[in-house]
Amino acid sequence: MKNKLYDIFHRLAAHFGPLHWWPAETPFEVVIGAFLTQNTAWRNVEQAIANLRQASALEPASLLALPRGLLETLIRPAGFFRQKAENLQSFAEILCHRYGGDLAALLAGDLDGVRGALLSLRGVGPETADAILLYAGKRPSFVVDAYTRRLFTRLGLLKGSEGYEAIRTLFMDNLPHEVDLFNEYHALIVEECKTFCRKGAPSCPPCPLLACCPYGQSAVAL
DNA sequence: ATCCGGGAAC
DNA sequence: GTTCCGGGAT
Repeated sequence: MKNKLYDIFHRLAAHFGPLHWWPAETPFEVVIGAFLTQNTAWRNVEQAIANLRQASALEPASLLALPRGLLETLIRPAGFFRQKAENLQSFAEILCHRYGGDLAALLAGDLDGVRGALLSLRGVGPETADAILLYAGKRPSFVVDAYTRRLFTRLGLLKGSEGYEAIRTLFMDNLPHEVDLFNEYHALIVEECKTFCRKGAPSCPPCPLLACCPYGQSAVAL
């Protein structure tokens, strides 16, 4: 084992197999999903994206052209629909007007520079920025989310009080900056936390990380 | 009836 | 710490 983060990755990969995220047909669809899934279960995002597909609004220009009220209606299942509609059209407007609708152009260049530019956009916080960079831009920026914090706190590798950047730095300082590795690792963390390391009723006995998890061992011992 | 979602802005 | 919001699970 090169280090604990590798060890955990391999245990998860052995159990769940290759996941090949993100579930989307185009890079811009990844961006839409990244906004829509903010504090929202993916199941609800799928319905919203299906509505956008039905309305042929999964490209920057067509999304931007939708009347705000219609867009709000289409993405309603994903919750927070007013702010998400505003943020999505704000992003689409910048993409269309400053980059000619070319997402790859927006995501090209110095990684930290592009990340900073994304973070300056309305409705783009650190997780959304990293998800866009990694899954839409294939840039090696590790994605941290509530699942990551919960899982690694239970594993004893975090105290639980660390901020986003500190957690991202932990992963980026201890793993090679490879897009495929970051892609799979985040996807595996999400699957692990949906399946076993749930918030309310974790399922520790069958968890693939039980052998290296102090939380799970104490839970099983009860 | 409450809780929780692949957060972000204020 | 609050607000923004819907939909399935408990």
